[in-house]
Amino acid sequence: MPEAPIYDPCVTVTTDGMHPDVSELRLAKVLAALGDEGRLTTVQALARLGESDCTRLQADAGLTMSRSTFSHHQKVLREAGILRARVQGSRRFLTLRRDDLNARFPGLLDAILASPASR
Amino acid sequence: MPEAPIYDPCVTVTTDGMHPDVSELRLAKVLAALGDEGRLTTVQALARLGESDCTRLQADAGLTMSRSTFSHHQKVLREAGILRARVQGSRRFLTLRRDDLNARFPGLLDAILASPASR
DNA sequence: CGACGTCGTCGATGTTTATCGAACAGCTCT
DNA sequence: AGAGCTGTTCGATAAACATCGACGACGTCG
Repeated sequence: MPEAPIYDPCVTVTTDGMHPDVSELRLAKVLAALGDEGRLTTVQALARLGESDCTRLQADAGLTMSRSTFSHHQKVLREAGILRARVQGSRRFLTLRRDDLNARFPGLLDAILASPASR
Repeated sequence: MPEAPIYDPCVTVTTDGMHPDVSELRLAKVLAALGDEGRLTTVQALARLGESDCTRLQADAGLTMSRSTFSHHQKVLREAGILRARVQGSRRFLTLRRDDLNARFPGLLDAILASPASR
């Protein structure tokens, strides 16, 4: 019995080992990632802020969960291809992948951001 | 200690006890409902068919799951406010709630339906 | 009436997810 | 060096979810 593979399938094909390529974005996965109240408000807050590190984003989105939980959600959004992380020093700066999402799913992001704030 | 309430909160406020009112549609819930490969293709198939009973819809969407599972998914979509069920005789006819979704989340449905068939 | 077709519900099972705290690693600043 | 901040990962737990087969309700067709 061979050892279980180490690499995450989501990552194998991908260029940088973290963010899926535009061509790899799957609609169901994007929608599932956004289908959570916390992650949705996170994305809406990020759209306002433009770019932000995790701590500020979490505060700005008004999320009271623990940091580890937020880290988990951030990962889900990243793996779905919704946001991009750029590490600088000890901080991780997040941005919405607006262009990529628009290229692959035209109008989707606008519709979601324009929607009444999560309510 | 009082007994737990019997009624599903999703249903209590609602007019007909099955379909949420337009004003009750929650974006996160809609997205979560669509964030499943099977349900997404179901909705896309339903958009093509216009109206369909469950059996035909399931076949047309190419879903091989059991009927009880499909029934479950259909319920999720219904409770999220994405489709409407009209019972006639022994059959249940399903339609997309296009107008309601457009009214509440303009552009969302179009973006989703226009997207490359689930891939 | 009786067979069949269409569906929802129930109970069980296995998987995925959300959540937390603890521990850890890397930067920054003094 | 040492304290503090930023953020991830791990292990545990509980809740939610997808899935199935069996059953029952109801309509329809012969």
